Amino acid sequence: MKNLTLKDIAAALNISVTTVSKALQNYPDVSEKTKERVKAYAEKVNFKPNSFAAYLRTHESKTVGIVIPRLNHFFFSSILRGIISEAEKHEYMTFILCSDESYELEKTQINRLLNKNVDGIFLSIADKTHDLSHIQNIMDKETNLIIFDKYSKLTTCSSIVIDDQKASYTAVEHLIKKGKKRIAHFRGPLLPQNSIDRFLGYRKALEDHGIEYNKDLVFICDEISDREGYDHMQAILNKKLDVDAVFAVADLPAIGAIKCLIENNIKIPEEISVMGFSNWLISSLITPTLSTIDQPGELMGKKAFQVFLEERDAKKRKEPIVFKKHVIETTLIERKST
Amino acid sequence: MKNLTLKDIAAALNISVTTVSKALQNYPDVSEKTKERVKAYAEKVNFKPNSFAAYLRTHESKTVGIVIPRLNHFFFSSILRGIISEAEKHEYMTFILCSDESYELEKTQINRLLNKNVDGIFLSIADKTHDLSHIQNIMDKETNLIIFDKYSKLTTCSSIVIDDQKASYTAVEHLIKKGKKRIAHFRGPLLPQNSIDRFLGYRKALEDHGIEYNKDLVFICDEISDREGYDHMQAILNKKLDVDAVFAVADLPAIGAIKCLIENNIKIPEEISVMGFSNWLISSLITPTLSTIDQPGELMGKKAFQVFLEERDAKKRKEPIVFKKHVIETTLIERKST
DNA sequence: GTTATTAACGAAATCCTTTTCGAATTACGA
DNA sequence: TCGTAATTCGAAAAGGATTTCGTTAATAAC
Repeated sequence: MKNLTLKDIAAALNISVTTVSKALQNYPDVSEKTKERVKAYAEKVNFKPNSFAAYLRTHESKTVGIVIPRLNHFFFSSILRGIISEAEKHEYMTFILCSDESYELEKTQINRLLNKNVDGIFLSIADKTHDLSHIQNIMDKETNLIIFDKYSKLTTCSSIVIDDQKASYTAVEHLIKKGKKRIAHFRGPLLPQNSIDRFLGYRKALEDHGIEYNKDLVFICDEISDREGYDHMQAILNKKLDVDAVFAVADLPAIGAIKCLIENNIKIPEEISVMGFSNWLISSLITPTLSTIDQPGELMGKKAFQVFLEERDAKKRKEPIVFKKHVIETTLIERKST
Repeated sequence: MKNLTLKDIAAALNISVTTVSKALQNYPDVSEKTKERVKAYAEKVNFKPNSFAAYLRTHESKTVGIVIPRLNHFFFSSILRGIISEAEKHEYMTFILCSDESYELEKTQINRLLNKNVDGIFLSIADKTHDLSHIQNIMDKETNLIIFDKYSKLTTCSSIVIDDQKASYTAVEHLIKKGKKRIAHFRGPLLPQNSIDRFLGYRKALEDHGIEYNKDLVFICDEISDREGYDHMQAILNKKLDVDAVFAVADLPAIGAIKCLIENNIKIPEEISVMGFSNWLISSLITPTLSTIDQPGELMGKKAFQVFLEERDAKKRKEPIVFKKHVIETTLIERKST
C-alpha cells in the first residue's frame, strides 16, 4: 500500500501525467470532462501530491517554523496555539524549536529552519540576544520573518506586539486609583525591550499621578521566576520598606510575592496589593486570585500568521513588502489581589 | 544569495556532482584528498543539502510529528520539550499538532502528518477517541508510531507510559498513612485508560488497608478542570459528607478543591487533605503547596524519541520490530496539602 | 477548400540529491 | 610487457510534481 503518484492516476485513467497535474490544479487547458474524471478518481483513491516533489518545483514548502525562548510557559503556549491553529486552516505545518533564552541556540535554531526551507519563521527573541545580525540573514533568503512579543527596533520585518508601556501604565494607574501610593516594581532583566517598556510605564504612571519615583523600590528579576518575587518581597519586609503595593513584570514573580505575604500573615490587598502581568492560567487559580494584564497570546499568534500570509502573497505578486508593527490590545483584569 | 547546490560546489572545484555528493557522505570510492577539498569548501560556503531533494531519493524526511490533545497543558508541554530536544540532537525537526481531545481532529492531524511523510508520529490519544482504526493505518505506511501517556491495548506499536494504577495506589496509601480514612476521589472521564487505572489504584489502596470502598465518594471530572474540583468539593461540604481527604485525578481539580476549602475556612491538611496528580508547576506555587505524583513528562518525551530511533534503525536493517511498553517511574511529592 | 484560431493534450525539461554502474586510470604481480 | 586488480571518478537514472512549449484535432473564418 505505497503512496500513489500522478503516474499511477495517469495510468489508471489512460491519460498523461501532465494532464492529471493540470486537472487537479484547474488549468484552463483541460476540458471539464477530464477534470471531473481526474478529480473524482483522485478523491476516490485519496491522492495527495508528494510535498517534497512539489517543493522542488514550486519552492514553497507549505511549512513554517516557530522559535520561542521557552516551551512550558503559558504565554508562549498560547502563541503556539494561535499560530498552529491558523496555520492548519491554510494547510501549513509548523515546526517548533526552543532557544532556551540563549542567543547561540537562537541562531542555531533559525539556521535549522532555513535549512528545512520553511516559508516563514515566527520568532520571539531570546532575553539574552544582544545583536540581531543573524536575523538580517533571513531577509536575504526566501523566508519571511515575523517577530512577536519582544519588540525590537528592527524595521526590516513585521512584528506583532503589545504596547508594554501603556499596559504597564494602566496597571500601575489601577493600583493608584485603589489608593496605593508606595508602589514597588519587580522588573525584568535590563536587556529586553518589553522589560524596559514595562518599567517606563510604571515610572510614568507614578509621575503623572504626582508620586515620586523611588529607585529603591525597583527590584530586578533576571529569571522572571516566582522565587525572585518571593525573595524581593521578603527583602522588602525585612528592610521594613514602606510599601503598599507591588507591580511585577510578570505573573510568576507576583505569585512569589503573594506566597511570601501569606507566609508573613500580611493581608492582600488591604495591607499590600499585588499586580501581575500576562494573565497566565495560574493567576486565576491561586488564592487570592491575581489581578493582572491580559496579554492575548492566541490572538497574537493568529495575527502573526495572517501577516505572514499577506507578505507571502505580496511577494508572489512581486510587490514590495511594507513591514508593519501590529499592536494588539491588552486589558486589565481586576481580581482579589488588588 | 540563493541557496547553493551540489552543482555549484562541483563547478567551483571542477569535479562532478556525483563526487561531491559521495565525498560529503564518506563514500569509500572517493580519495582522501578530494574528500578534504570538498568538505573544506562545503564548510566554507556553509553548504547544506536540500532536504526536499534528498527525501525524494532516500525516503527519509528527517522529520517527526507530535499530536497531543492539548497545547497549553503543563504535562504536554513537558513532553514536547523532551521530544523536541532529543530530536534536535539527532538532526530531526518536529511538527506539532493538537487534537483538542477530539477524535475527528486526531484522525485529520495524523493524516496531515502522513501526507508530510514524517518518519515518526508521537501520539497521545485524545480523551474522546473511541476506536483505533485510524492508528492501524499508520502501521501500513513507512511511518513509525509511538504512543505515550494514555495507554491503550494496542500491541502493534510501542508506548511510553507510567503505571497509573501503582502511582495512584501510592498516592492514596500516602493519605492513609497520614491517618486519613474517608478519602474521596475526583476521577477523570470514564473512557481513557489512565483515568480508569487511577481509579482502580485508588480502590485497591483502600481495600488493601481495610477501608471500605464507597462509591458515593467518587466524583467524575469530565474536563479535568479546576472548576469541577471546586464544585465537587462544595457538593461534599453541602451534603456534609464525612470526608477527611481528597485524591484528584490531576492537579487542576485538586487546586479547585483547595480553593473551595480555603473559601470555606476549612484547614488543609488538618481537616481535609488534598492530593493531586502530575506535578504541574502550579502545584508548587499555590498556598498551601499541593502534594502530588510527579509524572516526568520530559523524560517520557526523551524516551519516546529514543525508542523511535531504535525502531527506525531496526527497520533499516530489515529486522522485525519488537514493540514494547516502556514504563517510566513516578514519584510521590509530599507538600503542605497533606 | 484553404487558412487561421482555439481547444485539449502530452513530451520533455526542471528542481536537487542519491546511487548504480560503467569507464578510466593507476598499481601490481607474473 | 601484458593482464588483472584496485582505485578513483563521472554519466545517467531515479524520485514525483510542475510548467513550458509544441503538437494534434477540431472549429471558425474567408
